[in-house]
Amino acid sequence: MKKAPIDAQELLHTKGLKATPIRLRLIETLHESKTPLTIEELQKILKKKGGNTTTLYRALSAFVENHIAQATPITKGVYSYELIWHKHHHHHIVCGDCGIIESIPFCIKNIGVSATKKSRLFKTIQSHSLSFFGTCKKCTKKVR
Amino acid sequence: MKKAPIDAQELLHTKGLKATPIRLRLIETLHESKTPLTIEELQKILKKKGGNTTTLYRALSAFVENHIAQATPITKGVYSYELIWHKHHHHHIVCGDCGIIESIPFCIKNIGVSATKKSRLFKTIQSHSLSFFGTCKKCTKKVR
DNA sequence: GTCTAATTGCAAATGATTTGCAATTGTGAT
DNA sequence: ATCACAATTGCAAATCATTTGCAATTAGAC
Repeated sequence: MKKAPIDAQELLHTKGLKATPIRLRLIETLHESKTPLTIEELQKILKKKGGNTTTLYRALSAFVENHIAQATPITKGVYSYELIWHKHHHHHIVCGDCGIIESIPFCIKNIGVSATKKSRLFKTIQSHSLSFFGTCKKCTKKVR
Repeated sequence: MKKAPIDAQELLHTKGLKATPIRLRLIETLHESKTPLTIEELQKILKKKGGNTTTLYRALSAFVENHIAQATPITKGVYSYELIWHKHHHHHIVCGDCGIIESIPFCIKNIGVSATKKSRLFKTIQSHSLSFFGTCKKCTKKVR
């Protein structure tokens, strides 16, 4: 089941970016994905349609700079990308086996605020990132 | 103020690793540090004493494999290392300006458990990682 | 349609991390 | 204390993801 369509073109124009086919495709891919995607996964999806690695990297960093998408560090060398512009702040569960990433819809900002009160070095917090690591249902079923 | 000394030698032997000077120094450095350290910081500290980059990497991955230390992804391309074997589970606050990392001593495992109940893809969680990003007191004082 | 700056795609550069291998060292056995 | 051997080290070279330079292409404003 697809999500509601986005006007990716307008989104890009709002940010002063040109609406090129690659960027439109990328935004649609991220929007339609049920889970945040890693660069590797995006490569796989976009390569089929003639995507170029350099362009993917450049598009993603343009998105991050312009607050269209956000990159979350997941594990050593792996970051997940997802659209940010319409989202409710949330966190992730990552499967240690297949690497699939699911978003979880609550936020723990209040915990951060109380953490700073006890901190020796910090007084304010701007943001936070939380990931849980487990095994997804599909991988749980696999025979080892 | 230093923490209580560790028997780093015994720790290594327990794990079947040889107690070489570099590894002993590394464990002591990590143990005495008030904050988790990045590879870059460890390099700086160990270089003074003739540390080799390759060896540092190899020692750290031996530590991680043998559950002596853990690596936490902080931001794109940056991981913090800290001893795990004696620690109470905890989380981090990272300064976006100077990168210093402080540990915060509470845990949110219970939140993870309730998160899985609502998850579409996951049933169990093995671990989690949480970082807050802010500005440390020292950097707050700096004039921009 | 024309013009211009932004964007693309390739090849080459970079930079962190890893690997091969010969030399060295820690450790358990003697 | 010495020996023998596997583990570890350090260097140089290899690898891998990511970034950059630059000429060619393209989106968007006129």
